[in-house]
Amino acid sequence: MNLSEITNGLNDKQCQSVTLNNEKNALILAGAGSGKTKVLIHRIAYLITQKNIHIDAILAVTFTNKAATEMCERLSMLLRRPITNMWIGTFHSLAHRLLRTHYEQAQLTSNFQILDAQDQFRIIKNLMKENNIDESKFPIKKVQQFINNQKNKGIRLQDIDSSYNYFIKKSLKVFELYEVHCKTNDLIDFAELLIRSYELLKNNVNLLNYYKDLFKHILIDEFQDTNMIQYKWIKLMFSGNNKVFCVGDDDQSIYGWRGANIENITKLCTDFIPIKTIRLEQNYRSTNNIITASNALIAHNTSRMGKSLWTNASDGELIDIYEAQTEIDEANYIIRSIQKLITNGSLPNDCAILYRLNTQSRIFEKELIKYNIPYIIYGGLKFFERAEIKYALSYLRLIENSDDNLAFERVVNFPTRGIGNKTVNKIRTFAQNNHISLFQSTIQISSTLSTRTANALNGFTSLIKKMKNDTKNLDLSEKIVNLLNISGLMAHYSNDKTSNKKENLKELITEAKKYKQNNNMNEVIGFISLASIDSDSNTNALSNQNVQLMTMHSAKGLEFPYVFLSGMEEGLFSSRQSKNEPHLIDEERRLCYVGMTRAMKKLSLSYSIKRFLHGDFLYSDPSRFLSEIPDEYLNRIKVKSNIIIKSYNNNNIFQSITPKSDNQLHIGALVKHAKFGLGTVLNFEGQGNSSRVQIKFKQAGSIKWLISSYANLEFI
DNA sequence: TCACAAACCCTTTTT
DNA sequence: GGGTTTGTGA
Repeated sequence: MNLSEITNGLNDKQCQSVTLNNEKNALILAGAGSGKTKVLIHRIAYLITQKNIHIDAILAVTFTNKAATEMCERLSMLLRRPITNMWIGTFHSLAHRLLRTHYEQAQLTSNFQILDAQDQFRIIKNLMKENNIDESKFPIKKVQQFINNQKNKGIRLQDIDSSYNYFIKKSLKVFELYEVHCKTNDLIDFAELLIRSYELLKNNVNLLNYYKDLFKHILIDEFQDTNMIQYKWIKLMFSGNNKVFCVGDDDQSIYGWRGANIENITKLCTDFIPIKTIRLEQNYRSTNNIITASNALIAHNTSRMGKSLWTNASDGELIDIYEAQTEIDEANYIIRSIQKLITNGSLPNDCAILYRLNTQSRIFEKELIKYNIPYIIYGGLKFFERAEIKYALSYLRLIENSDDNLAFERVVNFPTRGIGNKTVNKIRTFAQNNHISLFQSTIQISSTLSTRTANALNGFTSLIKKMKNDTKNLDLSEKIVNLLNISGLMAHYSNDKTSNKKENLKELITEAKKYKQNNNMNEVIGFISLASIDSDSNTNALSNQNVQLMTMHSAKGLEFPYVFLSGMEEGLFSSRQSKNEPHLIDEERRLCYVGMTRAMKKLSLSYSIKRFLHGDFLYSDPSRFLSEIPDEYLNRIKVKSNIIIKSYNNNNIFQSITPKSDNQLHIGALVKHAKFGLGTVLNFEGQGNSSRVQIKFKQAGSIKWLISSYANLEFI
């Protein structure tokens, strides 16, 4: 393959990044929509085909598992050959791979389990209960966060100074209990994956040297969202003989709350000398209005690395700002706008509704159903986090390893089989006292209990044994089919016509069929681990026909022709908890920037004066971010109502919407508007209720797009 | 022990 | 508003 095939279609800066020589490390500051994924993929292809780097010598880190899969697919298209077993994935999944491969040196057994956030929460909760730590004084979430924060900084329990305040002291106590629990049960939480694999390498020089030598090139996407332990991990892997290639955008750092450390970008420039910084600033995604408005917004942040997007695209339409009376009104406005777009030939999946909180999706869902528009909601409860899936996987885990206590607790009485809390408590105590698993404890204890209870317990243990036996020689998906039937899970859910739990279980079978292990990992263990780490496999075959609903966080990296940013209110976006914290407000602003720059053709913002949220009515001011976007890019829309609404900013001119009037539309027509005065029609599009008119008003020379059916225009 | 109801709690974003 | 815990009767 020759060079031109790889550099073809790249702009100067992209090309420069892709073909950077081997002398230097690289930091690619890539703005939104500047083609950074393309650069990464072409860079890998360049290294392989032009520099004879073996694919195994490349370590590529992505932000999500989905991104890794996509990159693999695109790379294999570019190289015209299948890519298998490449070292590509999230930090977590790469760390996982290392730990599975070298589990002994990491002081683990071969079937260690990964705890997701839910499991971790339950364990902490139980430990606190057992040790009489009052959860009203020490909220479990806070304690959980404390533990994860430490690990994400690479700090171990023994490194923490215990002479702190009361909360920290108590948290340390829980931390200690938790660590012991995880160790004895062979459990690894998300943060532990990172810190443990870091220590694995750090403490095994031979191993470290092997990987340092193996990975000639380390490429990292979304570098602005790396946390401290991840940074240490990269630094450890860096030998000076290999090279790092980091792509990121400090303006899109939105995971600070999860330990992401935006300073890592600046640290990179001093720790990885010599390093070449290249800025990708040409945007290929959005209209000029969207870009300049977004630039204006993000300019309000201090301490940026400095970067300014530009585009060759035309101005495009103005950015709509809709002022809603209530959240229902807001949803209704957005859904009607989408319906108009669809009637005018757009596809539902061209439209995305973005929001700050997952809970906001409910109201949109309601309206979409009302208007019979297909939609898909991303996020919220992930597929593998659903209760029915967790039950099924717990049975699978018990078949694989009967001593899995978490799995045991989840399904011992589900579907209900007469083993209540009292009995389980006895099992727990006996297990603790004798240092055995809950499953073993059950077997030993049953004869000492009443016949009824003993029967129930024996029923359960023999059920698991039977499953184990029956499924011994079956492959993964057949195992799952089998356990769903024997356990009674399928039967339990088949009576439930109101939910799609049964469909979800069937979907699990499909997922299992699709699953191929990509290294020498045990199939069942691999699948279970995948279920913990790769939570976003809720992709739906029909998703390209659906309006897309998701949080702004999960929209990162995506693009849509029509984007609706909803709930632009102080206290919601920016969020209440970031108030008075300048660095948190900055992160909210970056989130807003991310949201805005998702839009290709048209961006619509909206806020509501009154909103029902968390069971209460909220009256909020419009988001501060709205006033940070210069008025010249905005088209303010508000419903004309009998209620007089105070304008929050005297400079704002509101476009009024009133019910439909006659129209005699043609280009050049002279019109009169109640607020803007006389103007000429420059252009119009759409028909009937959905048509929009572009008018040049004499007053102030402004040009505006108005919805003709609402604009109350007088034709002269 | 179970099933249902009432009371009670929280309330950001996710690998 | 909804998930979870607690209380009640069967």
